[in-house]
Amino acid sequence: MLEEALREIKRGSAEIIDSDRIEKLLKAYFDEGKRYSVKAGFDPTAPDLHLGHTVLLQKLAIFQKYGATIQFLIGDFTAQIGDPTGKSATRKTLSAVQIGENAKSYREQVFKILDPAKTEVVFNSEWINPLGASGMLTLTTTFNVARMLERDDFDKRYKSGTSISISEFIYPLLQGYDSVHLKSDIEIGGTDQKFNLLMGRHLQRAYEIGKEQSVLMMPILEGLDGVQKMSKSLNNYIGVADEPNDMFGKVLSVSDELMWRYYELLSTKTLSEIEALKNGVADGTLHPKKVKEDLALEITARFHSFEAAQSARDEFDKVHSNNQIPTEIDAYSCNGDVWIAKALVDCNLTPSTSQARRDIKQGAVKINQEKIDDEQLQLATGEYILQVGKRKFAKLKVN
RNA sequence: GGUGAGAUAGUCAAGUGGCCAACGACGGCGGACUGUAAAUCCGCUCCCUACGGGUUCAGAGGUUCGACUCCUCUUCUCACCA
Repeated sequence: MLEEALREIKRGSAEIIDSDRIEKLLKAYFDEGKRYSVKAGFDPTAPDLHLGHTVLLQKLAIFQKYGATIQFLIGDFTAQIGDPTGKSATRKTLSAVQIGENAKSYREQVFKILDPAKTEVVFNSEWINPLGASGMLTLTTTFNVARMLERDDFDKRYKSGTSISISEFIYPLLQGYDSVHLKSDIEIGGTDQKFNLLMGRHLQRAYEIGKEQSVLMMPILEGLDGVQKMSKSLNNYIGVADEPNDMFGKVLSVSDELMWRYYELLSTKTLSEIEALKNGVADGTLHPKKVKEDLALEITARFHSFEAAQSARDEFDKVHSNNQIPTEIDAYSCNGDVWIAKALVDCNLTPSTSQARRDIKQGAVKINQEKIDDEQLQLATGEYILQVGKRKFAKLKVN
């Protein structure tokens, strides 16, 4: 039982620091029913969760299964600084109202995966604000610039001549201080968070709270392009709130290589089951598309329902395999004869008439399934199905 | 605080008075081939009912028939020195 729990917890992880302690915590749970805490921090600027976030959430859910109380930390204070991890982006400061709304939307989405009874939602402004200037000063004396610059992000930016704000040095310190305040036993995060996660250990030692958290890092999930990490700003994400049809379609659009990555990090299938699928594809007994379809079904069903996932698959076959029109398309209407380029813009199929002309010239535009090549075409009264490329459809009624 | 360098389209990056709506690369979009996969090949990539017109090269002025290119100021960034 303990063995199995450990295996499940370690599955897919990229790196674990002080895994002996995790083992001890688990043992104490199994032997004496003693609970422990696992911390994970989230940024309230991005309440729209995508599958990248769920890698962590699913890991947290497994911890909950084995005696952990989750400290679900919403970094409302630290959001004012902006995590320097990865690219630097100017953050807009959020009002208390916005943060409240975002936190609410977090709850709705997160509890599709986590058990609310074993989760504490906390905000770090609660303890960071009372720190005051002197508390902050004490915090900064625990670390030095040279070590700060060892951090890969900072090092690269420093060497390449990109600016680093002093406040960004504060960010890891505050994240670490969260672990001091919460007395976390374990913290989990992405591998890109390594520096910040280790800061928790450093500060727990400096503040002598009598323990140092273990750290479990999960790999970063690649986005649909298979190269960059999944993120909303890169628009290569699958959102947990995406419609079933979108979700299914997006999973199916990933490359075969990336599919295995998604299986590893997102599927609840066991490692040996996944291995069997790989062998099947390798020796030709399984079609890779079928395997991908199963994954898409599993993921879609997780956030919607099994029925919704199945109808998404049927819809997909209908549109893409049989080249039919989707069941539901956005409908628009307008008056009088309309110039085709204008119509495409009005139906949000194209961002400008210039783009519309180009698309027509390139044979990307279809009206009622018929390819057109006349840029000057006027649409007379009637109903039309407009299509640009393979995926964009709209229904237009000309009065 | 001083000195020097720099800011070009989604990103990187050419252009140092007219040939510039601005080379190239990446990304993105479209087409062919497919399994809406990958790879490959081809085309497109500021806006406008368009063989023409309009707005762009950090911002504001100026010099010039003409400026992304020269000058002044402003904002921001980096390097070295303090």
